[in-house]
Amino acid sequence: MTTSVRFAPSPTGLLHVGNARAAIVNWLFARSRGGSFMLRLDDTDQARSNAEYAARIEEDLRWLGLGWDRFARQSDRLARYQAAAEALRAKGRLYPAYETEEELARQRALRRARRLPPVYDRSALALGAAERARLEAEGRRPHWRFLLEAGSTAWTDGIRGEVRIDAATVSDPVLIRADGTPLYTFCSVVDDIDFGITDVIRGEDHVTNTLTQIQLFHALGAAPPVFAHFALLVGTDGEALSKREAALSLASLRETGIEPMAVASLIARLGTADPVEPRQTLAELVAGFDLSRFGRAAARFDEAELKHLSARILHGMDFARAAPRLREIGLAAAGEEFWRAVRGNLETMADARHWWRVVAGPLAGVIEAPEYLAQAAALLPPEPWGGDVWREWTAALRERTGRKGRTLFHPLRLALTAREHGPEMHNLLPLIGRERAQARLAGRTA
RNA sequence: GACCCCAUCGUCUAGAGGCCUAGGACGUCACCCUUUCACGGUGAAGACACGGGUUCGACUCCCGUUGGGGUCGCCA
Repeated sequence: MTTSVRFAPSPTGLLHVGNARAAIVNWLFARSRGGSFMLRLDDTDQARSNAEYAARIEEDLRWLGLGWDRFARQSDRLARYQAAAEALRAKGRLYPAYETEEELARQRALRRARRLPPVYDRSALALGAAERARLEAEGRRPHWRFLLEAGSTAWTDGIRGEVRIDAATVSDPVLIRADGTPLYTFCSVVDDIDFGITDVIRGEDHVTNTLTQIQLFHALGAAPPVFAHFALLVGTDGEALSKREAALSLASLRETGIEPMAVASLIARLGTADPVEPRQTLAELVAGFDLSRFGRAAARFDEAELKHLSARILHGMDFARAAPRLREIGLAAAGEEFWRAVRGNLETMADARHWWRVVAGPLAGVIEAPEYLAQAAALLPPEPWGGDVWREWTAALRERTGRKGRTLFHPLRLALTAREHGPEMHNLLPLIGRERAQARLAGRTA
């Protein structure tokens, strides 16, 4: 059977690095097996889902370069869930319960106080027809619970190995709300069956869901897919990453100039036995991708590491890849020579703007030693310039002024680029040109 | 609180009883390159959480302690 996976975010917020990890891991898994990748919007929570977030999710996935082969939206499939619920009722696996949310909360608190696991006591199961009729006459509408089979459910997890969970430690899950709408746990299984999902790869926060979902697959007459649960990411201080969701949204990382391949390079490797290395393409990440390389302990996500990786990706980016990006930031005229000269000094792509002003103007240099710069301007070789113009020029200057090292170079760099640090002047000067250089050495904007 | 999972350099990890004076990657530091800076290159420092067992022998197995993560929703 062809490998088929899905990424199923709920459009209730922006994608953050945690979600992105699920997306990338699933995508890489599919590609590494020649399978297909599906985007499914889990929007059954009508109150919290909205179209704006749905659009942003698609935008973020495209930014990462993760295209999808198939797309579905749970809100379009309500009839399917209803039919599946009917099938479960017919099998006696779905039963009505009438407790209010307050009542349930009170029961949980009580059991906790008694040091018992806060599991639903199934009292609704004991209700007779007359009892139910009375409750409904009171105006109560039932929610519907899935009757779990007793005993333990086991599966071979693609990352965690043998996992076994006892149904006694879990409540019968609510599948249908009192307002008649279905819940994620249920829709997800119906979708996975209908779309022929072969592998479900998600965070370890879903492991207990897996018990009920495996039982659901069986109850609906389908074979469960292979499950794999990766450990969650934590912050540098070891705290849950979810507390920093806003700051670590893909949208905000993108805004701060993080390269999408930096996100992918880090998140696909963090917590695995493979080294985190700057990669230029997702294809490089696909090669050698293997779920068994993932560890079971929570890994720390460090934004500083991400920034560093992002810079290194820029440093190694070839011009073909950089050209469209340069166009995006308004540097359509920037050519390969320019790119090769400056890429090693970029932290973010936006930094290229400054270096473009250095070579194309207008730029006001920083004047440190006016007399020296006047001498320098006078000694600037006549055009046409060869590739060694910087060497020739500074050699002549050294001879004339007796300056050397920092005192020789630093004022020139400041006057020509307005920066303390930067690319090799040897490469930059020919791009700046004689006229512009002369003006800047004289303190004029050019 | 109950249950599940985890615990090796600062960070991500390799290690499935002797191969380990514990390997790699990132970061850090030093040196080299650059007649400046950055980029790049080379090298160095740096860890088995703690306490008990088991064993001829434990980073590796068992128990406990401590610490961390997860779950316990009419969220996903």
